[in-house]
Amino acid sequence: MSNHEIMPVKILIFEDNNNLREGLCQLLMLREEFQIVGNFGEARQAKEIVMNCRPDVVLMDIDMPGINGVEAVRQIRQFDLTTQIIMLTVFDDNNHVFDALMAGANGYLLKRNVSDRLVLAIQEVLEGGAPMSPSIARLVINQLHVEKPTNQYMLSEREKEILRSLSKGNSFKLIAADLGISFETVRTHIKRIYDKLHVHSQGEAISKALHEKLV
Amino acid sequence: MSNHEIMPVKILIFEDNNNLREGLCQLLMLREEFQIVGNFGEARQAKEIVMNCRPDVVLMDIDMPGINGVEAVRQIRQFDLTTQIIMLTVFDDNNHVFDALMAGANGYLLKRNVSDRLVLAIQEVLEGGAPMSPSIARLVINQLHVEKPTNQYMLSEREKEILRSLSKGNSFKLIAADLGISFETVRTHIKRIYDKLHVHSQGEAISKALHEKLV
DNA sequence: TTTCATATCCCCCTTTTATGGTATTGATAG
DNA sequence: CTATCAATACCATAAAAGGGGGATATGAAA
Repeated sequence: MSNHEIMPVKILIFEDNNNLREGLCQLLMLREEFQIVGNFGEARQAKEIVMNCRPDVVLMDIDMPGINGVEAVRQIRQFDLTTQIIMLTVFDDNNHVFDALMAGANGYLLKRNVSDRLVLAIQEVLEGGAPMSPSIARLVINQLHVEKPTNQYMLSEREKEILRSLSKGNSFKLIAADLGISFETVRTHIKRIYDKLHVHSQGEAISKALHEKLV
Repeated sequence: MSNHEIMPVKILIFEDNNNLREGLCQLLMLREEFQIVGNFGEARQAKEIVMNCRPDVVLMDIDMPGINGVEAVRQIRQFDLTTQIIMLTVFDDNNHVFDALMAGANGYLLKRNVSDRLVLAIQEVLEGGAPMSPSIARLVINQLHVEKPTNQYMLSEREKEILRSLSKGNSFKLIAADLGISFETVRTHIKRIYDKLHVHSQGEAISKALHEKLV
């Protein structure tokens, strides 16, 4: 970034707390590479404002009167996929984080971390990173800790193989051909699988297999 | 952390590059609150070493001769869920990151960020955070983004409702009863759904619905 | 107005699944 | 050696699902 004088980073702020908003402006204006192109106490016109200002980075509070920050992100993302959006919030609970990230936010900073990390975070989103307060990152990672295939139903390897094939949508006939065994054998396995899963139809079995990641 | 003299943070290092390993030790020993309880050039005995050293934080290189860092994490996690593990790596591709995080790593630092961020990262994992290089965080978030139900097959609302019910394992009969419509109507809807999804059986439909999150 | 998409219902016939059996083999645990 | 289990295979019957029709009603769009 050697040319910040001629191409400053344009920043747009939505934050309903006047003191914090002012503070953010002060903090960012200390940096000559940043240019604040707007600051607003509510997000009602977020879409239009972003269209007019064409910011590089949006700082978006989550909890605002009128429409909240997550909804604002959603609206912005309907027409703009490139502007980087960093959420600023006091919430570190699950729902707010995921709502925001799924709406299309690129970063998620807790307000208590703003003073240390905001400038760094802005640089990071511009480089394609996703700055997050570490406690937020932990939440996100926990979400990823997908349950490994449990075998609580004591399916044999062969049974799991058949359930896996069934769950791909294969018919008994096809499963038999795939595995090189007879149609009747497939049926016998299927019967035992249904017994073990406590189900009585293909649909229930597939649903259970996919939802509980049995295969 | 006012009592670091009496309770130093015990750190264990696995890193096959001798220079980097030495560098890490030097860097961390500058801090009196850190105590390096071991440093190893390979992870073959990782399990036993961790059991003996009882570290607070493990720094684990991914690419090592013998067993790699991800496998080492897996082994450690078999008996120890509380020790914080930070991966150190040059890789920022998808598979390595997810493999490591799913194996149970708590943080993921790129080696090019080590000098800036290692000390901070160690503090962060101890506080329950998940320090990640921002580009890693972006990868993780992108993984989360894929959740939106697509309607590329142009299913009507009623059709989606029926597919949703079918995907729970319900029979045609039950679906009809649930929705208060006739069995034949359910069949008509199902036929159209199969047409639109280009499938020919319940199994394929459910598989497609659940995998592509159509419902 | 006519067309189109959607939702509803019915019939006939075929194919696939579901449920209940029985039976043989090979491996393994006691 | 025997009991058990997993995997294999078959039969009969019943239930469910699939594929082809056709039909009516409604509201929105062309």
